[in-house]
Amino acid sequence: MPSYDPKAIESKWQKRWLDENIFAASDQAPKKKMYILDMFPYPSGDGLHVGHVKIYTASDVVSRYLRMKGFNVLHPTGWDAFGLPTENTAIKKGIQPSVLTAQNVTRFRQQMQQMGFSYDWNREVNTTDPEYYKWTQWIFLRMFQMGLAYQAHIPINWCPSCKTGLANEEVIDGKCDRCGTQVEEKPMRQWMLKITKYADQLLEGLGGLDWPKFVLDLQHNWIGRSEGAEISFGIDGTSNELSVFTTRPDTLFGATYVVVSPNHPLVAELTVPQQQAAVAAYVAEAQKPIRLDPKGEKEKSGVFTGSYAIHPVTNAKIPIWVADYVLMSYGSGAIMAVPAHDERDFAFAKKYNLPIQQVIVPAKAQGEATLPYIGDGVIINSEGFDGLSVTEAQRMILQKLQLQGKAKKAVQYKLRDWVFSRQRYWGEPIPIIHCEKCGVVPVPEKDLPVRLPEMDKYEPTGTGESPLATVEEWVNVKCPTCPRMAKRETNTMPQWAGSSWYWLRYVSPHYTQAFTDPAAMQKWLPVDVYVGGSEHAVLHLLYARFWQKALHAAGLVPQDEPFKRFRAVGLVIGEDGQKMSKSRGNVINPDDVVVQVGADALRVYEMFMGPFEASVAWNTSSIKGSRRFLDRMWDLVATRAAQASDQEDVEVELMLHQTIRHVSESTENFKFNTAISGLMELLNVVESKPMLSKKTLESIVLMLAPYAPHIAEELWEQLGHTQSLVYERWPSFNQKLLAKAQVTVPIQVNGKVRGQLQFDPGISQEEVEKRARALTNVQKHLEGKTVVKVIYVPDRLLNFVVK
RNA sequence: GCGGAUGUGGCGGAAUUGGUAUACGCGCAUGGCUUAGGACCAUGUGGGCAUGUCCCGUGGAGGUUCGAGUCCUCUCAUCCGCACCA
Repeated sequence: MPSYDPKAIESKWQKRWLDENIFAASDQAPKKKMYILDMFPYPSGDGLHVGHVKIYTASDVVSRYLRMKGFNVLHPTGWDAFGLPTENTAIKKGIQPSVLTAQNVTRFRQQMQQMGFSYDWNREVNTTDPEYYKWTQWIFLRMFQMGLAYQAHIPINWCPSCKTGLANEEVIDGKCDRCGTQVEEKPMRQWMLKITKYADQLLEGLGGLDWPKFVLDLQHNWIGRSEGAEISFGIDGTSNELSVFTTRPDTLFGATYVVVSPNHPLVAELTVPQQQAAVAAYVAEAQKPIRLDPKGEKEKSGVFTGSYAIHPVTNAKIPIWVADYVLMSYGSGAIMAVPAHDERDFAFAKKYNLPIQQVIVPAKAQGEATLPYIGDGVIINSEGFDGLSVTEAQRMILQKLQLQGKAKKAVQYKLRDWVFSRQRYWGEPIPIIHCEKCGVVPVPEKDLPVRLPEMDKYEPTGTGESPLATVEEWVNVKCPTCPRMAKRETNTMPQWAGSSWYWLRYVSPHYTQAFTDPAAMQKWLPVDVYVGGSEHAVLHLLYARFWQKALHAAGLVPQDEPFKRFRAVGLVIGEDGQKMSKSRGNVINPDDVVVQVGADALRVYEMFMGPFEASVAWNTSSIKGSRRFLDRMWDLVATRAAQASDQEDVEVELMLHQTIRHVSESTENFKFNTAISGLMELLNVVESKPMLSKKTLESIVLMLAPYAPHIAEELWEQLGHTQSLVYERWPSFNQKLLAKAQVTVPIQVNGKVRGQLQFDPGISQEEVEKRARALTNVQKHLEGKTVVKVIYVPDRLLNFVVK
C-alpha cells in the first residue's frame, strides 16, 4: 500500500491558503462572529516548542471547525517580543535586540505556517514595532491621567542578576521568575500601576467567567481580600495611637501584647532609651536582604520596645514589641497579638514568656481546648460579651469600638500595586519627561511614539539606572510645557505591557487614529475563546483583565472583561517524565517531527495524546499511531473514491451520524482526544465495508479537516472538488435516525449483567421483561428465587432484584 | 499550614455524568505477506482458577443504592498554586 507523502501535499496547501488569503477575517461579512485567540508567542531563539504546537493546534481546530459551522472567524497571531531573553542573547551575540527579534520572528512565522495554522496573517502584530508600542505608551498616559500610573519611592523586589526591579507576580519562592536568583529588597523610585484600585472589580468579575476553576481560585487567592477592622490602641504616656488590622475583633480581650514591624514608622518613637541599642540592632538585622522565609520555619524573634499600648476596652497596659513576623507591607504593619488564638502569636509568646489569655472555648467540649485554639466557639473572659458566639462577638465588639471612635471596618488585600518600571533596555520607553520646574510631564500625544534609541552598548548598569540614561541626546529634551531643558524618563515598561492589550489591537491592527477602531471593537469584541498556558494565571491573565477594566472605565472599550471563555493547556512533558529543558536534553523539536511524519500527524498526535488540559509525557512510538491513522484515511479515500456507490450501508449510515454528533460535541468542548478516537472507530468499521457512498467519504474527510487540514484538502480534491474545504459546511447529523436506532440493553440480576437484548427504542417494560425472562442465562439466575423488584430504565437497562 | 486538583491494564487514556469498566491508540504475542523488516495485514491482549458467557477487579477502608470508577465519610499517595497576609 502506498502511504501518502505529507511533505508534498502540506507545502502545496500551505502555499495555496496563503496565496488565496483564505483565512482573512472579514470586517464586512454578515455572518455571526467568533474571535478565537491563543496567547501569542515570545519569539525566543529556541524556535517553536511542542507546547506551542499543542496550544495553537487546539485554537486552530476550533477556528477551522467554526468556519465550517458558518461563523465569521477572527483568528490572529503576533509577537510578544520585548523582554529579557532576547536582550540577554543579543548582548551575548553582540547584535541589536531588534535585529535578533526580526530573525526569531521570521523563524517562528515559518514554523507556524508549516504547521498549517489558519491565522489571518494580515493582522500580525509585534509589540516591539513603534507603530504598536506607540499605543502601549498612549494607554500608559491615559492611565497616568486617570491617576492609575504613579511614582513611588518604595522598597521593591530587585533581581541582582537581571539587574532590574520586578513585580510581585514575578517573584516565585523569593526568587526571580526569570533566572532563579534570590531577590533582594531595594528601595527605588518606581513607576507603579494602581491595580489595587480594581481589586474588588477583579474579584467580582471572576464570577462571570467560563474559565478553569483552578485559574479562578488562583486569581481569587492572589487578590486575597480579607474583611476585618482597624483598631486603635493608645500609647502609654503619649497622645499617639497605634492602628492595627485584625480579622478577629472577637479576640480583642485576648490581646496581651502588640507587635510592630521593624519597618514601622513609629519604631524609633516607641523605643525607650534603655532599649534603643537592642531595637536598633534588631531592626538592622531585619533589613538584610535574606528576610524571606518561604516555609515560616524560621524561629520567631523580636525585641521589646520598652513602651506600652493601652487596650481600647480594658485600658490594660500591654507591651509593644518589634518583630519581623509582622510585615510592613500588609495592613498597618502592626498587630494586636492574641497568643491563645493565633499560632504565630502563640509561638512568639511562648518564646518570650508573654501572657496568654484564652477568650474562646469550643462550643461543645466544655473543658480545655489545646492552645492555640483557632476554631469556632463561645466567648469567655470578655466582660460584657461572654457567652456570645464568635460571629456575634465579632459584630458586637466592633460595634462598641466604632461607637467610641476606636475602630472602623477595614478591608485588606494581598494584591499589591504593580511595579511597572524596569531598568533595562529592551522595553517600551515610559513616555514621561521630568522637568525641574514643571515636574512630571507626560509626552504630548503628537510626539508618540517615544522611540527606543539605537545603542551600541545597552547592558544593564546594575545601579538602578536604566542604560538609556547614558544616551544624552535622547535623554535631554525640551520640556513640553515650558522653555527649559528637561530629561526623559529612562525606565522602560515590563515585558507584560504589550500583552496587556494586544487582543484589542487585532480587531484593527493598522488603524492609525487610535489604539484601535471603535467600530471594529463593536464587531469583534470580546474574545470568545482564549487558549493558553496556566503559567500566566496571575500574571498576564490578571494584568490583561486590569487593563481592560481601566480602559472600560475610561469609556474606551465596550466590555470590562476581555476573555469570556479561557481554556488552559496541559504541559507537554519530556519522554522521561521530566519537564522539557535543554539541559536535560529531552526537548522535542517540532521541525524534526514534521520531517518524520508530517505536520498533520503531529497535530493529530498532540490532540490525541490525552485530555487537552492534562500534562502528558511525549511518546515517540505513539506518534506512529497518528501517522498510521492518516495513512489508513488516505488509503480509504484513495481506493474508494472512484467506485463510491449511491447506496448507503445501514450500519455505516447510523455510525456516521453518531460519529458526526460525537465529533462535533467533543470539538466544541475541547475534548479533542475523544473526537479523534471517534473518527478512528468509524474508520475501523468503514474500512471493512465493500461499498461506501460518496457522501460518507465526504463527511469523513470534512470531519478530519480541522485536525489534519492538509491531507483533508488533498482528499477532498480527490473526491472531485476544486474548491478548498475551508468554508465547506460541517456535516450535520440526522437526529431522527439516531433516535430510531436499535438499542442494546444489559439485563441484570441483582446488578450483575446476565444477558443482553437488542430492540427498537421505546418498547414497553412488559415486552422487555418478557424477552429478558426468556434468556437462558437469566433463567438460570432467577431459578428458585423470588423477584422482589424489577428496575427498568427505558432503553438503558433492566435489573431483576431477587431473593 | 491554607487552597486546588489527580489516582482506572505494561503505557497514554475512555466511560452517554449513578446504569455492560478498560472505547481509541501505543506496546506486546501469534500468524500471514512463501529473503529480510523499526513496513503492512489478521487475530489476541486486566487478574484468577474449577475455562464457566464463572469469580475478582477503577490507590486503601467503610457507607448509601436494585446498581458506584462516578455520590458520602475516613485514609494513603502524587502533582500544582500561595505562604509569618494578622
